[in-house]
Amino acid sequence: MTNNTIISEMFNRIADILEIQGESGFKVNAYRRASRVIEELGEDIEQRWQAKTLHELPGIGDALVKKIDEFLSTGTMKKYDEMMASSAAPLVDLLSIQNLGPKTVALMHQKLGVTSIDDIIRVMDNGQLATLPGMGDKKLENIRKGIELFQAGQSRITIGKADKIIQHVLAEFQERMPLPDVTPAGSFRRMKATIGDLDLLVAAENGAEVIDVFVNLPDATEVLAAGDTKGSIRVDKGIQVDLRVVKKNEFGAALQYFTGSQAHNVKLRGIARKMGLKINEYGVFEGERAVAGADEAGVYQALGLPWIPPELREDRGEIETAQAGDLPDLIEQDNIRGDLHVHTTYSDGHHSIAEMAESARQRGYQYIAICDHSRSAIYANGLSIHRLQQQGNEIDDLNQRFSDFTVLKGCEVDILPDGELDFPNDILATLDIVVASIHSGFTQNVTQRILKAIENPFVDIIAHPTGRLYTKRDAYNIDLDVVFKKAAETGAALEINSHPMRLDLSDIHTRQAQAHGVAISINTDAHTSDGYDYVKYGIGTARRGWAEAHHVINTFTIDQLRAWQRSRPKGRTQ
DNA sequence: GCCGTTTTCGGCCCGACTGTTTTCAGTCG
Repeated sequence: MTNNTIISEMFNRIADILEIQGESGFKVNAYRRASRVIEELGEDIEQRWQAKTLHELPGIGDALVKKIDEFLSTGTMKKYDEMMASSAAPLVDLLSIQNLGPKTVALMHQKLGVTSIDDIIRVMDNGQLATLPGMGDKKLENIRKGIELFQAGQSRITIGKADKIIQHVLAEFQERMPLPDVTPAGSFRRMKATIGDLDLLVAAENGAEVIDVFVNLPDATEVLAAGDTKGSIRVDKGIQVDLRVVKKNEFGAALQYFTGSQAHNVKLRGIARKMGLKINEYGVFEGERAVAGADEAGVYQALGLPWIPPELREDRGEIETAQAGDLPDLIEQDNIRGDLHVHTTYSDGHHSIAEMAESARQRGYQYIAICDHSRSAIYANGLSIHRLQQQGNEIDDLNQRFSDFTVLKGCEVDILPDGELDFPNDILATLDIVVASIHSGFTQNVTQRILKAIENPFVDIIAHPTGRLYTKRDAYNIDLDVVFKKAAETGAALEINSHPMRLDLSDIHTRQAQAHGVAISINTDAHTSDGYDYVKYGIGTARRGWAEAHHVINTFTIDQLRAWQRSRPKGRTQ
C-alpha cells in the first residue's frame, strides 16, 4: 500500500469514528475531503511532503499538514491511534450497512452495548432493539434488510454491467411511458469505472404517475421509496436504481445536480453563494427568481463558467481550469481511427481475422492490429513462431482485398517472469505493431520487467499496465512513476485497455501519464467483433483522465501512426 | 478541520423520503 492510500484511509477512518462520536459534521467532512484529495492525488504524497507543498492541496490546512508530517516522519499518527483506541472504533464497519447511520449505531452501542453485526441480530431477535426510542417495526425491518444486503457482499459493479442494467431498465420504462427527456445521470454519466447505484432523470409534469410506473417495472425486485418526485428500486442482484422527476424547465439544473460528483457540486454551490445565488436541483436562483435551470450549460453560465463535460466533474481542478478558460478539448469516440489490440481464433478470440477486420471496417475504422497471444500463453492458445508467420501470410492476403482498410500484423507478446519477451527481436521485427504485457509472475519484479520491455525498441505499446481486474484482482505492485518516465524517454505508448473489468490505465493514471508526456493507446482487447463496443468505456476513462485526441495514437491515420513509430526517440528505426 | 474581494470568526450545499413523529430526526445522495 502506498503512503497515499494509508493516509487517505486513516483520515477516512478518523471521520467515521468522529461521526459516530457525534462530532460536528463539518469536521467530519473536512477529514473526508482530505481523504479523497489524497487518494486521488496523482503523485506520491511523500514528494509533496519533502517539497513542503502539502498545504497547497485543497482541504489540507495546518492541522492536517501536521498529522501527515507526523505520520511520514514517525510512522504513526497520534490522533489516529487515539481514535482507534476509542470505544467507537469497532463500530465503523457497521456504517456500511444501509439504513444504518452514525446516530443509530451510536445509540445501539450506548444503550445495548452493540459492537458487531452479530450483536445487532441478537438484540433484534431478543426484542431489546425495539425498546430504543424511534425504533418501530419498519425501521427494524429496514435494518434487517440492510444487514442481509451487506452479508450478500453487494458492492460496486463495473460500468459495463451498469450499462447493461440501465439500458434494460430504460427499455422497460420507455415501453410503458415513452417520454422524450429520460437520461442516466450520476457516476454512470461521469463514466466512472465502477458504479455504486444508478440514477435516472425524467422531465414530466405527472411525477406521481411516472414514479408509479417506475416502481412497478418487471425489473424491480424491491421498492425502496416511492414519492411524488423520487422513486427508488432494487433490480437484479441488489443494484439500486433511483429515478427523479422534474419539470421541463428544471431539467438542466436537475441533470447537473444528479450527475455530481458531490464534491464538484459542493464547490459550485460555494461559487453560487459568493455570487449571491442559490443553486439546487430546480435551478439557479437569485432570491426567488430562477435565472437558469432549463439546460445544463445555462446553469454553468449563470455561475460564470463554461459547460464542463461530465467526465471531468470530480473536483480535480476542473472548476478552476474552467474559470481560467483552459478546459481541455477532450477526445471523442469519433476521433478513434483504429484498434491496436485485437484477438482472433488464432489464439483465444472467437472470430477470424477477416471477421474482425470487416466488423472494424463497418465501424468506420481505418485499421486494426491483430495481436494474438505469444507462445508461452498456453492458457490462451498462444501462437508458435510458425503459426505467427502463417497468420502474417493470411493478413497479407486479406490486405489485398482492401483499398480503404489495413490489417496490421501484431502480437501481444508476454513479458516473461524473467523479464525477457516471449519472442526474439528478429521475429518482432517482422511485425507492424508489438504490444507487450504481463500475464504471469504478478509478484515478481513487475516494474523492472516492464521497464525492460519498454526499452526494447520493437515494443510499441504496454498493454493493461497495472493488471488490475475489477472485483477480482488488485494491481501489481508497480512503480508507475518510473514507468511513465521510461515510456516518455523511449516514446513507447501505454494502453488504456477498454474492457470494463480492466480500464487500465485508470483515469488518474492516464492524467499522470499525460503529464509525463507519455503517448496513450485506447484499445479494446476485443476477443469477438462485439468487443469493439467496449471502446466507449476506454474513451470515458481517457476523458476522465483529461486526454485530448492528439495524446492518443489510434486517433492517427495509418500514415500518421507509422510516422509516430518512426519518430519515437528510441523506437525500432534507431 | 478548512477557509476568506462580504469574514482570522463564523460560516460550511441542499433537498427527498421514510418512519415515527404531533413538528422532526435520520439516512441518503
